[in-house]
Amino acid sequence: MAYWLMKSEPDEVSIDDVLAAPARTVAWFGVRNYQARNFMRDAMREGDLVLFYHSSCAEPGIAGIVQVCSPAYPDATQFDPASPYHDPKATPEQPRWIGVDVRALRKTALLSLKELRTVPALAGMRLLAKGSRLSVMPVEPHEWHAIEALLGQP
DNA sequence: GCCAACGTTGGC
DNA sequence: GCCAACGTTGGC
Repeated sequence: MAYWLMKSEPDEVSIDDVLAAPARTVAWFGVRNYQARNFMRDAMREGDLVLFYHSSCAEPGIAGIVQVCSPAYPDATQFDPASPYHDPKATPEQPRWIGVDVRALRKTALLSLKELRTVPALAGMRLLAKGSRLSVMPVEPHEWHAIEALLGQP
C-alpha cells in the first residue's frame, strides 16, 4: 500500500464536500499534468491512503484523509466540449487523462502549510520543495507517519 | 531537438 | 493581484 497527497481547491471540492457525497465518494477529475497522471495510472492502487490537501485558499494545508477506492479510469470531462477540462485531442478510443474515485475516511484539524514547513521530519517532502506544484504526489512512509502523529487520533 | 514564448499553479 | 517556478507548445 502506498501513500499519496492530492491537492484540491476547497472552493471546488473540499473535504466537507467529499464527506457529504453519496458513499462519501467522489471522482477525482481534472488532472491535466502528465506526471500527476502517471502516478495515478502506474502506481496508485485501490486502498492507498491519501492526504487531502486544500490549495489556493486562505489557509492551505492538510484537511483530511481519503482512500483510493477505484482503479484508474478515463476522466469523462476530457470528452466534454462544455467542460473547462475538455481536451480536443482526447477521444474515448484514445483517452489521454484518467482519474480515480476517492472515499473520505475523516476530516482532520487543518495542518497548515506553515506548520508543515516547521517539522524537521518533513524537510524532504515533495510538497514543500521549491516550485513544487504537482497536484498528485507520493508521500514517503516516514512522512506519512510524522503527519499522522501531528494530526492526532480520529 | 532546441529554446523562446506562452500558460498555469499556487503561495503570498 | 502579483509573480516565481515550472510545464507545454510550436517554429525552426
